[in-house]
Amino acid sequence: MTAPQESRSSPDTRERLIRIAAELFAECGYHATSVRDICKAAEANVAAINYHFGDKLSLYREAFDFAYGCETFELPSAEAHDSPPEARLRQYIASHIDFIVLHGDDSLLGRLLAQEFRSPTALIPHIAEEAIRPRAMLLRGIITELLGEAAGEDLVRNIHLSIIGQCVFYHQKEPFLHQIYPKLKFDCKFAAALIDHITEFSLAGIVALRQAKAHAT
Amino acid sequence: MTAPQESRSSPDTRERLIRIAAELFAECGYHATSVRDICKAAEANVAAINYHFGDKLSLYREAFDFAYGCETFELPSAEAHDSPPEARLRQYIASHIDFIVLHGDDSLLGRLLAQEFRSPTALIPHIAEEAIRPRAMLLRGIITELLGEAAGEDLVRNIHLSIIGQCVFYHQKEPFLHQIYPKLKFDCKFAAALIDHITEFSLAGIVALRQAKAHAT
DNA sequence: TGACAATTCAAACAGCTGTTTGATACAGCT
DNA sequence: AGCTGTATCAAACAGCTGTTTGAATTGTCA
Repeated sequence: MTAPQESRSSPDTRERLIRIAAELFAECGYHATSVRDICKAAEANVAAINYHFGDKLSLYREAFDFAYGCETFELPSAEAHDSPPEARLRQYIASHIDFIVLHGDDSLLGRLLAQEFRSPTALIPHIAEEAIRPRAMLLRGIITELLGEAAGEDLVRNIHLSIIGQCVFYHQKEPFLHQIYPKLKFDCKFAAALIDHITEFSLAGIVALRQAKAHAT
Repeated sequence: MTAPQESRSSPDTRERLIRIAAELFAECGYHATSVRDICKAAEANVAAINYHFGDKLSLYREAFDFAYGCETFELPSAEAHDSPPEARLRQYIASHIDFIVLHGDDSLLGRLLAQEFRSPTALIPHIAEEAIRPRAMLLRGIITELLGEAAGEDLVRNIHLSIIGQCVFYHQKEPFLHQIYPKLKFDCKFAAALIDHITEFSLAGIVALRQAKAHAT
């Protein structure tokens, strides 16, 4: 009747619940996924979630950590650390767009993040700290390098958000994007073109703002 | 027992329901707002919504149209029609950002759109057609003008989405933005700086991509 | 084998959701 | 006055939500 110790519980049910919950949460979001849906899909009893995890939110946390552990939102690898900042910006944008486009199988975490982005849950601080901040700091570093002398807190932040804004916009493919551009197909070809576009567009913006600041001083 | 004719119903309750529903939907979203919440706030009976509107969704549609009728998401005015495209781009961006920042009293429609953006309802096609497409076409026109000879379907669309992406990102202030930049204050000063930034950043991107295309051919 | 703990299960819980019902009150009209 | 259609009301509806219960089952170890 007491709670099971972390690692010593049922070999099947607990893990099955986590995997399937992650999939359903990614598909429909936290609120729209009921514990009954999860349990039915996992062929488990309705009480299983409360027994193994305490409550629904704890299962959600566990499912998110599971997805995060599987994919790690591949940051641009260390081997590229000494390439020029332009190339690293491109890699950063590519990792973002690839992440969005590849949602056939693997981007479990990406879909979870997108759901969280739309309607945040109590898990937001946990997620932001673990999955978002490291990426934010990386991008800010690249921007700072590209700005050189012109780098200042406000300018770096504004550019950071301009680039992020362009990328995450495509997370919300469904609602408006497909209404305005119904023909858009999110395949690899489009992803490649999009990476090129956002990189060139943003680099031009950075160069222009760096020069504007240089002339101002 | 039959449905009341459109314009001949109770002078008070029906309109009160619409106004208060619009406010609550804008505050909490469609799904998170219950008919009981609305009726309690409007000091009406639970059955009032179904009596006056048929169902919850019809009330939502009515509330949206009410908000849309009040504000009309002020498109850059006609008097600016012959100003240079750079200035009109700036005005377009300004109308977007102002719209987001001014959410103390008046941006009822803005908050409704933001909610719809996060978790879309069955009303999405209605909203997209009525409130979004006209703006999209306006911005596309400006971009086409700025690109001149270089304008092509894909390029116009990519730039369109780059600009929109930068603007709507700030719609979702709450979730991640405040986690990464907790100190950000959305006041008029910030809005002015943001309008400058997005305009310059985007104009630089447009110029660069226009030249790139010109050199390619 | 017996005992004990971990797990599963059907059933029920309390609370919420949007909606319907049938009675009641209240106008305006003949 | 009586009639008629409109509007409001408390109550109940069926269905969903996350969670709890207590009994039944299983696996493990002495």
